Amino acid sequence: MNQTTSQNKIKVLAVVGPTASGKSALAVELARCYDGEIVSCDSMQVYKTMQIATAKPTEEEMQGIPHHLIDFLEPSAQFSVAEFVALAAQKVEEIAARGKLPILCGGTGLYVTSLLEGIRFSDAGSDPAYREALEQRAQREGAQVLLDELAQFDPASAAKLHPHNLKRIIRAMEHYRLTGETISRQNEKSRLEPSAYTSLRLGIGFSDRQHLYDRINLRVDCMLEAGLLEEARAYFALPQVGTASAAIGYKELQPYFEGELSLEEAVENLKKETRHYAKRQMTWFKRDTQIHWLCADNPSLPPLLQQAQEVIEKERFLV
RNA sequence: GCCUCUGUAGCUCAGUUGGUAGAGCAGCGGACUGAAAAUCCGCGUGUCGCUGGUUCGAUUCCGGCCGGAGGCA
Repeated sequence: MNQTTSQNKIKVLAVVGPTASGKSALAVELARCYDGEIVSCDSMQVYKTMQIATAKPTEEEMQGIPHHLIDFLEPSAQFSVAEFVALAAQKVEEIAARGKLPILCGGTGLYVTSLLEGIRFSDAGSDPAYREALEQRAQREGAQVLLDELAQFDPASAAKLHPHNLKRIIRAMEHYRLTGETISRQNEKSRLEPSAYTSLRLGIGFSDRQHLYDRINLRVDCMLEAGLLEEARAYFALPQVGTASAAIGYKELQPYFEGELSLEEAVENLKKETRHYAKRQMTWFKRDTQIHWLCADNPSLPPLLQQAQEVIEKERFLV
């Protein structure tokens, strides 16, 4: 048995990596091998109806393995890391209580990391009206004015924020207004308690990034064949209000629907945005020194699974 | 065949009244704690088509050649 410190911790396997790297398929295979259930860590697959654009696994792809935190929210609903972590932590506990192995799978780095590191979010929530007001002020007076104001009560945060990064400036101000405490202080507090999990993190990587980009381009073409245009039209028929509107897949197609771009141009943009996204994901995961990197240059599943199994054995993760 | 325009970064192009060049996009690197598929920051050496000439010095001026576009026959 391990040391007393890790004795009560839940073992969690995590499969991370950029979009289109093959996380879902690997996670399902691992779940079959080790009697696991999958908890998705994806900020967009949470939404119902957005099937093709988010590359949500199909029934067939799930192969009977239970998947959690997929396909349960209306596209108009707001969502956030804090809500994700609360829900996911509960799922992980339930799965472990059932005697199964919880397997996290997803490309939303912030979600995965926050969950695994046990980040404690405050219960203050958000204040949309105040955000809106600050946004309008920024438009009139400039973001620098807001940053200067933030510096008066939270100089630590203000020093770290670029004047163009309005979103973060607003969040820092919002947090102070809601709680009377600076967000820098909250960020310190959020890390005081150790994680409840012992995790083994598997990252899917490529020796040559072009391999990944090729897969992304190909996958977008497949999405179009699978009916992405129809799905996008249906999405735009609804009012767009929530977090879902940030999803890559619909907004890039909009200029085509409005006659501003040819389909070909819009699709090129969609591929490009997806590649950019993948790059940001890699930047995020690269920083996590706990990740064991697997190589997916060979696109077939067995070699990837084998690498994963080797890591699991070598680390004696499940013994 | 002749005339005109054109050839500069991976792509689209700017520019240098002669002192070896810079934008956008792509690409690359980075940040990230309640919108994260979001948001934000940083990075520009390239035989200035090739080859002769003029010049202290040519990507810039002149000649020839090669490629591209258009026009006249």
